[in-house]
Amino acid sequence: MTGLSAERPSEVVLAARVARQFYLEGISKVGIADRLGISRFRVARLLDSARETGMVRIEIGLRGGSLDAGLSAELCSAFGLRHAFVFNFPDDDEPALRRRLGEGAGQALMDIITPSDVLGMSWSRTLSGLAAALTQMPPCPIVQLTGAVPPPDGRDLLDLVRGVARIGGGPAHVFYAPMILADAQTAAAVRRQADIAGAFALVPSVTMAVVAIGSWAPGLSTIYDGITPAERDALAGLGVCAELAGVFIGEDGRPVATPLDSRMIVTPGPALDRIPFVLSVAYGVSKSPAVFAAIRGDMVHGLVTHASLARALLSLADGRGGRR
Amino acid sequence: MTGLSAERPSEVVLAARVARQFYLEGISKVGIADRLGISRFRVARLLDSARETGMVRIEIGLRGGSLDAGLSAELCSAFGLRHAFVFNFPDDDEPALRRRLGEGAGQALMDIITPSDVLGMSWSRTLSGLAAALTQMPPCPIVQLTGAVPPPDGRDLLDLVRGVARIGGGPAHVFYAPMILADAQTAAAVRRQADIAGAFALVPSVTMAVVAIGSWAPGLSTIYDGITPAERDALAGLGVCAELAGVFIGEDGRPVATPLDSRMIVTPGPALDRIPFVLSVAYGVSKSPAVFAAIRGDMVHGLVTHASLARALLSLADGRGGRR
DNA sequence: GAGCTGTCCGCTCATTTGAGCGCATAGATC
DNA sequence: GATCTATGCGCTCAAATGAGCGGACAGCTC
Repeated sequence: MTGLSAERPSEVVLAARVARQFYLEGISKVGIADRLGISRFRVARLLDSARETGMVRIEIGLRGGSLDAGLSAELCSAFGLRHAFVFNFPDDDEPALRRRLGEGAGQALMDIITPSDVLGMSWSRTLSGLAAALTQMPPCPIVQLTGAVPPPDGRDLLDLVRGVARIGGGPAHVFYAPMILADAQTAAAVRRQADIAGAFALVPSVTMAVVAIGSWAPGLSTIYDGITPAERDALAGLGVCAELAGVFIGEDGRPVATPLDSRMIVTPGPALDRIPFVLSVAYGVSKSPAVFAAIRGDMVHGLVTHASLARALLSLADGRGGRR
Repeated sequence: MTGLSAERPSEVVLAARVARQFYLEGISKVGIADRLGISRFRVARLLDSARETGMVRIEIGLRGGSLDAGLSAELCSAFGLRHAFVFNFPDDDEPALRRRLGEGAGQALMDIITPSDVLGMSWSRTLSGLAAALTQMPPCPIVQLTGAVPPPDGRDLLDLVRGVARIGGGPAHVFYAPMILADAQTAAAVRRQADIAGAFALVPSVTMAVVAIGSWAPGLSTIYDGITPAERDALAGLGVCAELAGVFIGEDGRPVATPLDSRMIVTPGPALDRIPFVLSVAYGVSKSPAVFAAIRGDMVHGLVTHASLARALLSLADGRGGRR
């Protein structure tokens, strides 16, 4: 299309008049055509030109509050996520970022959960603050998805599960077991415990899970930081790239079986994969490959994060062929 | 309408997704509804909310070049003008502003004139540079509308009329007479001259005129500056507020008969009023009341000006009840 | 529980809109 | 001058859209 040239100032002005009336005053093209004495087709073509030449600028922007709706929407489109929540939190203060993201995840959870859901919970430092932000919840059953990891501040996974359940008034299915045991036999024995078996029996009915995404690198994963260097390297050698709810995944985002699995009390990868909606939480630009993998492998369907990680993900997707 | 609350982050993000797809990607509401699995009505309501809450910002902006299409369009709407051309020229250098506005008027004239038009011309310092900017014109007849005023640089109305006619190749109807004569008898005698009577006989067939708007104040009108203080005051006492092509108008924009009229060689006010399209040129914020009057009285149907006068006019219209 | 109120949702129908077509005019090429 | 191409314009028909309606449901009051 030829568009508006500087040679025809009256055409340019006419386009601006049409655009004002159409976009700003909300008049229909037929109405504009009648007022200006031109055909509705000309109105439509002028509007096209005005948009093409950049005379009309349309921006989908942030709104009050910390939620960046535009970035969130971009994430959804770029990765096919069902939900994304990108918050404008500064990166510099990590504990504060964790706390606020935990609250954000709580907001998101309250918003998207329905009374018919069965909620699975896992733990991370970010998620431990989630319950505090909840103000209303339907009385869904809450299922503990993994064994516990000793938290620095004493607020462990059982507290989280119970805290969430308390708000809604639904049943909490918790059990006492560590996430990693010394050997496979012990782990197998632990799994036979009634409360653990009971909780795990509920996993297939879980419709929504909340998980944190860890990256297989120092300081970016509770598990990585909690095992021996030899174990770390062994898993890295198997292609482990990230971890969520104790499930290891590779660069392609698919679960990777590891020697550690038999010693762990976690929802197995395939079972996690079958949960209809997994809401993930992650922060830090350095985790972008891990999050990218989890999304690519369809392990997670929702993401709560902050702006800089969101942008890092989008540039990864651009470079490596996201689904845009 | 309730709109999007911060309590429903997923709703906000959904609205942003819908807005992105609708405005940025150009997908139809039905298409968006299908993709997102919601009804097209919900899509429409989300878009309404997004616009209402300011999440979607639509701006009709300037484009390359000096023409401010947005302001031009606003002037058209606010005053019911058929054409407006607002240029982004700085106010500080008056001779440069005059020159550029003259060129702008030339651009505008080239753009809006048609081969079937008959063009009437009057003179002002701004208009004297108009012909230089013309690159193409239809061969319209050009009619001199008023007697001449001695210009500082020697480029008078006859030069202008002939210059414009030369570009298009149409006939130039000029005559030799000053704009103001010493007494009514002389003026009447002059009007009987064949060339003058001939030109004036063409006035009823003129379809488009180009005029400058002068304000009835020192330095803002060629005529004001060229008569005696007593005459100035007499006209001011009659309510003269502005002047265009030698026609005096009052605050209401209607022609005012004055004792000077009988001594002047100009197209009479009623005749000027009957010209279907009068393109006016004006600059300087101090002229805004004069321009406002001319527009209000329907004496002019188009305006070439610069941004600050345009803004002054708009604020006048706001304050005094424009036709917005 | 009955009744009330406000909100959200999707339907119908009339209007608006877009895609594609053919006509008319302007300018280029021979 | 004849022909050809490009461009702008408005038409038709099918699809998209908006206004307004009534039903479903949640929260309240009595």
